[in-house]
Amino acid sequence: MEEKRKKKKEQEKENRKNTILKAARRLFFDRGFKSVTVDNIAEKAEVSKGSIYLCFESKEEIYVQILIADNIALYERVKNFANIEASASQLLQEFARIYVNFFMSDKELFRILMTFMMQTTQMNLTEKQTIELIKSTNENIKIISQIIQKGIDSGEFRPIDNIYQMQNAIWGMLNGIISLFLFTGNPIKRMERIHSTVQDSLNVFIKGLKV
Amino acid sequence: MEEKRKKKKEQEKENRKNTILKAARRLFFDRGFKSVTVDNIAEKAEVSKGSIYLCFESKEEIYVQILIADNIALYERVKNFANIEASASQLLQEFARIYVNFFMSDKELFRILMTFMMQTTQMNLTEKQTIELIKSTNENIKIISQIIQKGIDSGEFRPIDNIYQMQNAIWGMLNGIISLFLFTGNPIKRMERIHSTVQDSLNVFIKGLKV
DNA sequence: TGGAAAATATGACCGCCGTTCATGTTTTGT
DNA sequence: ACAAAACATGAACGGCGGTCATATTTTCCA
Repeated sequence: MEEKRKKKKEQEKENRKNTILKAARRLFFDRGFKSVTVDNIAEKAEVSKGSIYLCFESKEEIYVQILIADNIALYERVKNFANIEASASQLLQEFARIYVNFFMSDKELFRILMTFMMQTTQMNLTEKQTIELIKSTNENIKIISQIIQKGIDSGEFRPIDNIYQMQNAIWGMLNGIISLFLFTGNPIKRMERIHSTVQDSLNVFIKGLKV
Repeated sequence: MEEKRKKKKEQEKENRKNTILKAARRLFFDRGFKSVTVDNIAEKAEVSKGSIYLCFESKEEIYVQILIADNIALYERVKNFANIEASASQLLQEFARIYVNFFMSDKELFRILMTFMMQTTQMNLTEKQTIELIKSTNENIKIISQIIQKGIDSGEFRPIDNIYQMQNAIWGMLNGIISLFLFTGNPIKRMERIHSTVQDSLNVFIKGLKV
């Protein structure tokens, strides 16, 4: 009885949180992080400003929750990659394709992810929130080293001393290329160019990994 | 006579600007972009807040000017790289080493450069300021394709259809790796790990470029 | 050289926005 | 049914980027 009540309460709180997150997501992805105010979110979510601060500690935390949820959603799509029947090269290419599509699917998602990565210490985040964000990111990065390992095991790649370095290099290359095109590239041809640059440079890298 | 006066005036204005930039640079690099206020800069530079806005249009412009100056300073160090007597592989490695050292020399420099790159549209920048920042960045990136071209000409690298893609890939890889370590890496071992990851992954990439 | 006019410097003030908190409202437990 | 606890609300606060009326300096001509 008392237990049930508590459960229900928590459920309601969770719903409230999700309502706010959903409203915030929409606003952030339309207009970017900076130009959305907490009042905007409150209005859109049809709750009071104060209530938002009962669910979240800061505007930044709202965004971090969105990023973490997205990291997890991506992870769901790639977690079994290393077990798929295909060459490691193909898997890396496919991973890259999905990664780019995923983080470019919303106009501002990648921009803000990267900004948060660069500014974690400046944001009003608790240690816990930061760690959770890093952890959810790492889960995804790890898939890359699983694929590389698979390639080594099958003899497709030569043995490599430090798989982590290669994992970091590939992940860095993906993010770096996306960043560069977001910064300098023509918005119209952007997606196409990101994909072809990622694909071609990954091929060069893969060639370097082979025996 | 009248001409001389005007020159002197401009000179003084330039000095004033530099005084402000110097003070701002110090503060930004100590404490990051967000936590430095325009009042802080005014105090440190020993000018009034209003004067700052006579020289710069916004807080962001102050930082952009610093970034552009740094881009130019880096360019001075690498502009003749493609003419140096060395293999393209060695030149790429050396470029990467200098690039990493340069942008990691001040605690916050890279962080804020990347943030600006991601958020150019959100910043209170005029079109002109944005273009100037992109241009100064591109100057540096171009060096990479010059080195690659040299490698192709000398037969060290195989012929490549799209040099720009490779240039972007390498530059992306550098920035991506730095970003990743700034985000997730242990600050103590950071520099060492960035350098070794950059070096090793560049070697893999170079291997992929060779005949 | 004096003194008006133009140019420049100043910091009090404005408006915006993230965050808090006193107050009102609902839920809980008896 | 009612007190107490939990929760929701939006007015008010404080910090900061940016502005503008005022003060100060420079210019320039009589």
